[in-house]
Amino acid sequence: MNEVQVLRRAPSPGPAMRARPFRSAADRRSRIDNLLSPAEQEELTGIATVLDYRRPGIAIFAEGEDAHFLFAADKGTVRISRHDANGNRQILSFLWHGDIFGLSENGRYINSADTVNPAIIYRFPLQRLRRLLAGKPGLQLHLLTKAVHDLRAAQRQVLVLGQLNVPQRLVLFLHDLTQHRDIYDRTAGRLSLGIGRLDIADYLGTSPEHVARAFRALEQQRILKRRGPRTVDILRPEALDVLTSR
Amino acid sequence: MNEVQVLRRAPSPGPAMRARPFRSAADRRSRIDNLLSPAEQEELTGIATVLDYRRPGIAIFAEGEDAHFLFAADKGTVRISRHDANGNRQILSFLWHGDIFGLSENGRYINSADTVNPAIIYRFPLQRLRRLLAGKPGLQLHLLTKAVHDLRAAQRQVLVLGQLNVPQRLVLFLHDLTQHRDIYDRTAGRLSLGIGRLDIADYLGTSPEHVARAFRALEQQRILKRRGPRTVDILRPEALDVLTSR
DNA sequence: CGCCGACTTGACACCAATCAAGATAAGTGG
DNA sequence: CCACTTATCTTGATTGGTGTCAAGTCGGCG
Repeated sequence: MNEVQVLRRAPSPGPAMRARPFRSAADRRSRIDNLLSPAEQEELTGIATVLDYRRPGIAIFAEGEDAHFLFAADKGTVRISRHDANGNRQILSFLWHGDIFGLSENGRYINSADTVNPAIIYRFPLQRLRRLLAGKPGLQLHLLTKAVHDLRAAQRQVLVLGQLNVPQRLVLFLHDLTQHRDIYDRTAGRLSLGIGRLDIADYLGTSPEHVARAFRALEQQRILKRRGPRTVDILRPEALDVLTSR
Repeated sequence: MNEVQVLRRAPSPGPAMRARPFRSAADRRSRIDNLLSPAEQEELTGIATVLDYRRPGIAIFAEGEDAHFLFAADKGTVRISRHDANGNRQILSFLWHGDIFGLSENGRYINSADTVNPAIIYRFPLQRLRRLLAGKPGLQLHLLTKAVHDLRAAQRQVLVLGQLNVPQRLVLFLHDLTQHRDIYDRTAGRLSLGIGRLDIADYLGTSPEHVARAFRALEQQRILKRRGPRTVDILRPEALDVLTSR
């Protein structure tokens, strides 16, 4: 019934939180643990609430809503999306463990966020966050860095959608996924997408049918083998690197 | 011969500069004069160099170069672009009077910038800018605001490229252009593009031929009339608003 | 006035969107 | 745990939109 459950409210951080404070895989994304010192993380967890989203497709916040919180993904996958006038959905990014989200402009969320699969999310009240930030100008610079990083990523997606055809877009998407240790077992070559065809389609600016076709094409080229709709074995990882542009 | 000419170097700002310090049209873009108080602008012009780019297609900086400057467009049009592995160009944005650019990450420019037509550009040394910023934490927040704004714009472009067909993209592009008083005479309905078909194509993620077709389609719908390749009369401005999404 | 580059238009081939149907996987309740 | 139900995924067929090549026209600049 209750689709979101508050696991912990932590003015005095519990031991489980301190035990696993956003440790992340080494990759190029801007993670909260890259941006903050251990002491700063401690301070942040002190004002955090832990939310447990049990089911996929649950809204975390919607574009245009008053922004009162900043979020960080811990477990599961979150999608950031925007809708056009016709109601068509464009997924702007997927977020995993350690990624922070909830960007606002003029006090309102710019985009929508909801769960792709069951997820655990940390929530930070913006007001208390601002009080923390005021004292430390360094933290503000970190947020600027994060915004610049996201900007760069968004511009990369513009390049992808403007220049590449669907199979090429899928190759780049799979390449990005293999950078996440959580979902890609490099030695076995097994990639656990955890994302449905419709979500992939809305991210790549195409249809689920065409995503399926693109998967088949890559399978015929012996680049991967589909084990299930959400599980593939990457047979030739180097084939995913060829297009790796900026 | 000399394609770029330094007009003024202004440790002591000349009268011409104080006379016209980034006065801008009222629109939704993030302009330097919106971000700064008059006193702050005065301070900035003190460290600025004014550059005169006489011809179109001149590089201001290129992606990957060491970033030593921040820029602001004064006259003319600047394009921000990125190239993929095959050398295909995607234009990310066009900039006009008052727009600031030169975003860097890890000390290097993320994108390339060059002139679309003859332009006058203000250049600010980052090092001295940083010294100015250090004293005023408010200015840093302004830059964050600017980055967030650009991020939002880039994400909008993702939506456009992912969801709309070419005629729809052109409609949205023309709508954006009509927001600039410099190039759009609202009473006469005359729009002076100042941008070639190839640049429009690389911005909309299509070919010059298809841009021409889209213009013809809009003309057949009596939405506009082509007076020349770079000049159109908007006959039904409200028709450009219909698609105005976020 | 003449040249050259930019723009426009048409024709064609290809890629992608959509509709429809069948196969597979996942979730649900007995 | 199994059977049923439902959603998701895959594949094929068809249609429409877009990229590309080629040729002709227009406009700007010397």
